[in-house]
Parts: sequence; C-alpha cells; structure tokens
Amino acid sequence: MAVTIKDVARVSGVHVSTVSRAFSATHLVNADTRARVLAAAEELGYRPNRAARALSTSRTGNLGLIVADIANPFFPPLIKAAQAQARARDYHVFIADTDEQARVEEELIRSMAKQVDGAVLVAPRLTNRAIAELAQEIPLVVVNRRLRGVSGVLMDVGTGARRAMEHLIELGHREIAVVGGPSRAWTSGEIESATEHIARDHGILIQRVGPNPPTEEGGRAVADEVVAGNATAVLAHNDLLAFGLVRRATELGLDVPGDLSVIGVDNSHVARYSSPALTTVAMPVAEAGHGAVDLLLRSVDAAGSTGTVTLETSLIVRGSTAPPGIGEDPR
Amino acid sequence: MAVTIKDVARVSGVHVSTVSRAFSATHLVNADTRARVLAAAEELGYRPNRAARALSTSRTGNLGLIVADIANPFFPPLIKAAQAQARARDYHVFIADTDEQARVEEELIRSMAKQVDGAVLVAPRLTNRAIAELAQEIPLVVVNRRLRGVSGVLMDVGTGARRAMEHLIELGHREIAVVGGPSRAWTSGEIESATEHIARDHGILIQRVGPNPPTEEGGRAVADEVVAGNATAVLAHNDLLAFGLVRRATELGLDVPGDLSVIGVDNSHVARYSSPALTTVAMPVAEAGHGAVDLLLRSVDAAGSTGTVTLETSLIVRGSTAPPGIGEDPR
DNA sequence: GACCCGTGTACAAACGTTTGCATGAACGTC
DNA sequence: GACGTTCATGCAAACGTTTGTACACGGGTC
Repeated sequence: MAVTIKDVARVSGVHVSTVSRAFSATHLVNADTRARVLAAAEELGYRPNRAARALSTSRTGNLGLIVADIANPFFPPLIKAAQAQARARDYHVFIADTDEQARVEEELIRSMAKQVDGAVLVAPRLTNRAIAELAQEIPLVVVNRRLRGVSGVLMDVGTGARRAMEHLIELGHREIAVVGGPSRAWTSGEIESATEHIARDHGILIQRVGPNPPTEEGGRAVADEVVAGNATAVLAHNDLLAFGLVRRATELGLDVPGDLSVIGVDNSHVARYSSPALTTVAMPVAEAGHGAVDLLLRSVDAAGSTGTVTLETSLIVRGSTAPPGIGEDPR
Repeated sequence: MAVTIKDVARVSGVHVSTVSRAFSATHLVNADTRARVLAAAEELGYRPNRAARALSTSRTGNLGLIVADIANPFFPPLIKAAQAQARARDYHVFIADTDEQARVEEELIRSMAKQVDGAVLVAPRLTNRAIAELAQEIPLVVVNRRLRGVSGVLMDVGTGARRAMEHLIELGHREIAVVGGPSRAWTSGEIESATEHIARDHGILIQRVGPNPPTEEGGRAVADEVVAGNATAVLAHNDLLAFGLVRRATELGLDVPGDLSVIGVDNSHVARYSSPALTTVAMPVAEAGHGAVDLLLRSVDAAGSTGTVTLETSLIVRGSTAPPGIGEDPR
C-alpha cells in the first residue's frame, strides 16, 4: 500500500540498508548513490514509517506535554511554543490534559511513557516523590517545580511577587491580602515566602487567603473574605483569580482600583482584556515552553543529564492598582 | 530493558501469542489462562509497545489535531474536548499549530499522516481541493468547512449571524457594518450570505469591511473605516476582532454600546472578560471537538464512511449592544 | 605480485507485536 | 470406538526500519 524503503530500494537499484543510510548516515554512502536514492524517494513520495523506526531504534521522535487544563489561558502560549520548538527539531508532540487531577496526571504519563522519548510536565500537581519516580522511567522536564535530579524550567515568580509588593507599598498600601492558589503548586510556595520576606522588611501586614482553585470562580469565592478584612490591596495567585475577585468586589460596590488594588500573575489574555486592565506579573510562558523542549531533548540525547533554567518575570503595571482610597474605608 | 510480551509469556508459562490474545482477542483464550496472563502482566508492569503494535496492525492509536493558532482563545476548549474524547477511546492526540499558514498546514498533515490513524482539521486555511486530496490518503474530519466526501463538523454560524442581526434590528439599527475574517474561512462565507439575506428581508443597509486577520490587531485596524461610515452597529467575524474594534473605537471617543453596538462571534474568554462584556454568537466549541473525534474514529473503523454534523449556535446578549444613540451622530 | 587498507555496498538479524494456520485435547454422536 | 467439532494454544511469518558484520573492489606500498 504505502511506499516503503523497499520500493525506494527497488527503484534506485540498491539494497534497503543503503536507502536507510542515505537518510540517516549520509557519510557512509557514496554521493552519487545517495543522490539517486533521494531522487527515487522523492519521486515515490516516500516518508519513513516512524513506528518501524521507533521499534528498531527505540526512539519514537515524540514528546509528551502534560498540562493541568488546556483551556486555562496560562497554558496555550506555552503549548504553542513547545510545539513549535519540537517541530523545529523534527519531533511531534502529544498533548494531554489532566483536569487538575494528580491521579490522571500519573496515569497519563505512564500510558505515554512507551511512546514518547520524554515528557514535559507543566505545573504538575503530583507529589515530588511521584515525579522523581517517574523520572527514573522516562526523561522528564518539569516547568515550575524544583526537584533534585530532575530537569526544570522555573519562572522566577518570587521576584515577580516582590516587585508587585514593592509596587503596592510605594503606592502607600500597608495591609495586603495574598490570595493563594492550589496548595501543590510550586509557585504558591514561592509567592508565599517572597511576600513573607518583603512584609517583614517593610513592616506591613499580610492577610493570607487560600488555598484556592486557580479559576475565576475561585476568585469570586474568596472576594467576600478579602473585602471583610482590612487589606487595601490584593496579590492574587493568577490572573483568573484576580479577575474573579475584581468582578465580585465590583458587585459588592467597591471600586477597583479606587477602593481595592488588585494584582494578578501570568499576564494572560485575561489581564489585557479585562477592565480595568490588570496589573500583573508577566510570566515568560513562551520561553518556558521553548526552553523545556530544549532541555528535554538534551537529556534525551545524553541520558541522565539534567539542568535547571530560571527565567525572569516582570511586573506590568496597568489599571488595577492605585494608591489606597483617601479618607474612610467605605465598608 | 523494558518489559515486553515475552517476559509476560515466560512468567505466565504460555506462548507470546496467547499473551497477545489475552489482551486483544479475549474470547479466544481460556478464562483461567487469561487471568494468569493478566496477573503476570500486572505484576511486571507490562505496557504494550504501541510502535510494535502499529507496525503489525498499521493502526497507530494516534490522532492528529491541526489548528491555526493554539493561542487563539477559540481553539483551546476545542482541543481540550477532543483530547478528552480521544483518551476515552484510548487514542492519543498529536497537536500541531500552523501559524495560520496553508503551506505549513499541508506539510504538517503529510508529516503526520504515517503516524496517525486520522486527523482533525479545525478551520483549515487550505483550499477545498487540497483538503480533498489529503482526504484520499488519510481519514480526515474538518471542522467548519463543508466539503463533499469529507466528514465535517459544522457550527451553524449562519443562523447565529441571523440572530445577531435580528437583535440589532430589533434594537433599531438600520445600517450595520459586517467585519469579515480571513477570506479562506468557511464561516466568513456563511456570515456573508446570512447577513445578505437578512438585510434584504428587513431593508437595512450593510457595510462590508474586510477580509481581516482574526486578531485584536485586525479589529483595531478596521475600526477607523467602520467609524468613518454610517453604521451604528457592527457584527465582527470573531471576538478578538470585535474586541480590538471596541478598544480602538473607545480611543476615538465613541461609547460602546452608546454610540456603536458591537457583536462578536465565538463566545471566548475575551467576550466574557472584556468590558463591556461582548454580545456574541456562542460557538459550540467543546461539542465540536468531541464530535469531530467521534466522527473521525467512525471513519477510521469503517473506511470510507463519512458524515456531517451540524451544531447549533446561540446569541448571548451582554453589554456591548444597545439601541442606536439618540440624536445626532457625534462624529 | 602479494599484501593491506579504505570505501561502498549487501546481507541478515533484531526490535515487539499480531494473526493465519496447524496442532492437539476434550467431547459428543452415531 | 471411529469420526467430526469445538476450543485453546503454539508456531512462525510479517510489519518497516536500523545496524553490526561480511564482502568486493580499487589503489597504494613494499
């Protein structure tokens, strides 16, 4: 049916092994022969069968990319960049969505393991221990999780959170609510300790709220608690939470940023499109996708090599932050 | 290295073919034997090697999903649904992003063809002819494109556009700008003819603008032209265009919806998160992803069978539409 | 002219499955 | 008790590659 290496061999009058080498070990075959083979391949429209190659070499040419929720606007730019980089290196990428469930995540990796050369785990929900175990079986790169012995791409959200806090402090805020995300997320811990430090250094108060699901609903749900407190500003775990919070606070009659300043994290669409546009900590998402694939392919080629890359974040000031309201708190 | 069917055979004391059948042709093996095999497989942590299976059966268990731009908020919910449905049927999905380029699209399909059992093309940019050719080589399902002999999932955007126009007409608008998307998109044609009809039936004027890239930038770029015309309302090809248009119109000093009503299409995040929230034609994106995979698997199982599914759209009225401004046009 | 070397090619085994065919056991029928 | 059926299993070929090894040839060295 489909055209195979044998057809190419027949047409070009050489043995299949020569055809194979004409593609993969070019220096082992005479230039003229190679040209002839390539011409025949072209003419027949030959495409190597990757399954067969995989069987023979135990390299599939595929990568896995596992994310918590494709529809969460944080992920698509990362997926896009990872896919583009993989394609540039002639790899294909499988995508899988765990629906935020650790169990699904593990099962997914296991079921992929045999048919990929490695996998990228973005913001995994699994325990460190489970990840470490999986890393024994298959090259892994984790994004936004620090793990000994496992390659990682980290976005320096701690510094970003610090900048965000400094921005609020400069504006005059003295009590700030920090709205946490999922407890398993590495970024949660980073933000927590960064805010801890800065609060101590500047002698301001922090009201911690959470953990919360990283969704608009999560933001709406915590809004009441935040509003009931004395904080005049909020740093939320991500843009979706921040957005939900802004919406609910507005419904409760507060003005953002007049009565309450809000900062998100991610710089997703949401931050740009909402109104007021969100001040947010920009995450280098595309770079992370790109870098994760690079790192992964490196450890695929040189088994056992691991590395960690840290990417910088930056604060993007938009319309959702302002000095605390003048005069009495209207609440 | 990895555990294979042979190991399972050895441990359970049967021939490899029996192991194979214990998994794939269960009725051909004695229940007790099967239990023994399964137990051994479980104990060893056996996972079938899909590449080997693919080689033998020429079924890969993989599907391809090809979209124009993963980061365009229209696609992620579709991708998510498609992936979930594929997984439920024990298929894995490759994802690829064409960057809106027809050439890349074709090359991508070709390079995937050998390693997938079929592919879903979402809102392809290729010509009908090219798609029809590809469909000869590999089972294909196209989303939002009507093509003889090729399975398709269509979202009835024509009816949606009609509803949108009726909504505007009821509000009192008599001249409406219709801002088109990419010329190759099937939805563009649907919207065009639907709006054509309804304009004739109700005796209102239409100002056509475009084609335009389906992005925020595209929306900003056409805003001036729209504003310069006499239209009091706009139906844009998608939410991103609508959003860009609203932004730019606002910068030009117009009030939305006071001076200009705007309707988008997609009901993406953007429509919900922007301010004013966009009135939009909701596309059944998740259903489309789900349905496309179903349809695809059907034609994978029964070669040559094709079908078309049409999904309904609906108008979601939010804050970006209102009766035309009272009194003189401020422009 | 015997020898060696390097270059280019062919041969064949191996990768892990599936599957058509052959074999054999158990059982019922007459 | 010979025969046909059915059921369960084993055997071996096949899928399309890659790759270690063997072979053939031509040219250089002594």
